[in-house]
Amino acid sequence: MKSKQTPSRKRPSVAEALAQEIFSGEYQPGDFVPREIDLCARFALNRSAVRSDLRQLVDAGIIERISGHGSKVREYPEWNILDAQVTEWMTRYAAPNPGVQREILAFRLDVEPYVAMTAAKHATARDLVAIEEAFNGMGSDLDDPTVNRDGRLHSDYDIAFHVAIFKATHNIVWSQLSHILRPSILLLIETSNVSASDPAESLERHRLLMESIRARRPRDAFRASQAVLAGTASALGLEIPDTPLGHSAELLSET
Amino acid sequence: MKSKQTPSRKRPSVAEALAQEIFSGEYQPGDFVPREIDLCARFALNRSAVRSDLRQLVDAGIIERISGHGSKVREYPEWNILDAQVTEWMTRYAAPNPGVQREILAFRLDVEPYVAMTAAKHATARDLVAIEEAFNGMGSDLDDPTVNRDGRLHSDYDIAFHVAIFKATHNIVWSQLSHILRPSILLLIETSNVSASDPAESLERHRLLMESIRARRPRDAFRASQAVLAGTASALGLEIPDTPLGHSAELLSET
DNA sequence: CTTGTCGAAATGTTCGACATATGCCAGCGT
DNA sequence: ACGCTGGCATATGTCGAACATTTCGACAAG
Repeated sequence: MKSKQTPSRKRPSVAEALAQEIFSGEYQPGDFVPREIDLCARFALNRSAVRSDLRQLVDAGIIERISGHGSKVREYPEWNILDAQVTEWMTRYAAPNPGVQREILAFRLDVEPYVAMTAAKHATARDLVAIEEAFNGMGSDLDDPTVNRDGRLHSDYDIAFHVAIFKATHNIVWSQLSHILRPSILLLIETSNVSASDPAESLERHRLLMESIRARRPRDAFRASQAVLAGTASALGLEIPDTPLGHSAELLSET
Repeated sequence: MKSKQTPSRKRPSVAEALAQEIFSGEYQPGDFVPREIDLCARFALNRSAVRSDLRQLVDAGIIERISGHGSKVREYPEWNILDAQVTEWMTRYAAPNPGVQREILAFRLDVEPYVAMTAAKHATARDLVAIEEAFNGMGSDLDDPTVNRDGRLHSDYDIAFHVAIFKATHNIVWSQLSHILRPSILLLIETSNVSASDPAESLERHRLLMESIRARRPRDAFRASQAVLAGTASALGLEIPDTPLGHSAELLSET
């Protein structure tokens, strides 16, 4: 009885620990993670449990199992970055290579204005509630930039705001794609600390976006979303040059 | 020796069989699939192997395991339709409910013109080779609409054409999203048989799209892609009414 | 009618053993 | 000396049985 204090405790997650080590770069593409037996010893688990967790990493596209040889970390482009579990690990342990993060940001700059446009056409009252709650959470901690009164981080509300807009499209593809926003938004906040540099201005941009969706004005929502993205991107020092659709504002501005 | 002809045969995939039954509607959301023991008996496998395959369905978001109760089929919106394995099952066994297919099509109508636009800016020579090979495959079987000389289906070339354009964006998110095209394209072909109705016209639209990308004319590529989509959609009898960005052609036509 | 307890049923975990695939290298033949 | 072949070591894949934990329902006491 002395070995374990609470015997009915959740078992340690091998996938979680391995993911942290892989995402932090301890194991790089081409490397082999420890073999099953060693993982069993390290986490005091059985091979079945270890193999179950390794299966999760396989489904995420992170490792590749070679019978009789070992488990190899796959190349970054082969990771399923559309998998919700993978994006969650990216938010928690940062992306292993900055190139992936840049491409995700480029994707955001491409699509978010159009997502906002679609949301402005399809948003229901319930969607507006979710958007507004997230917005209020963003504005309620201007003094304390770290933790809100609810214990939620400012970045959580920021993410919730953008995710709510994706879900407001009422399209399953856009809704599930919203997972990919998390690592990108977190990176922007941690790197540039937008809210600390000029929180009021950023908040005002978000408010305009929210109001455009509420008023069902798709084109205004398009432009407002571009303004939000431009604000955060410029705070990062990015030029938005690599984003082919980023400057499609010229197409809209002529209407 | 009589029990198994080739002892090194691949074991039957429980995930594959269960996926077929679930996608065909034999098990619907809320239903419980057979318990592990029964699956072991049915496929002559061990619980470890069965549990490994069930884990795959869990990672795909298709089933939910309830300790001590059973494995329940989850609601359709909870399925990870961005997972490559899920989209493959959708192409093979058709989507369980038509709503999902419609929303995927709506997503395509939204983004494909912009993907073509981006591809026109970033495509390399190697990308053009892939696009052209797929195009040639599409045109080489106008007489026999079923199987090509290589044994590949017409739909395979059609899918390869659109996937190649997604990959030509050189963005990892767009590249991995290309998986979602497969069920949608296959549905369009099977339902309306576009190539049989007017193959030459459809092929000509694809050729224009390819040429626009080759010539690095993003706006032409945008319009050409819209034409391709409009052609296939109209052949289906769809009105493209539910696609908020579909008629953003008006934005481009004014430039 | 509510509540507490027991028990059946299914999933979760553990252990030990064997089967199979992969890579390396020594031994053999040419 | 070179190349092929065979076996050996290693690590993953599969198997079988047992025990632990969770869930739900039945039943009886309050």
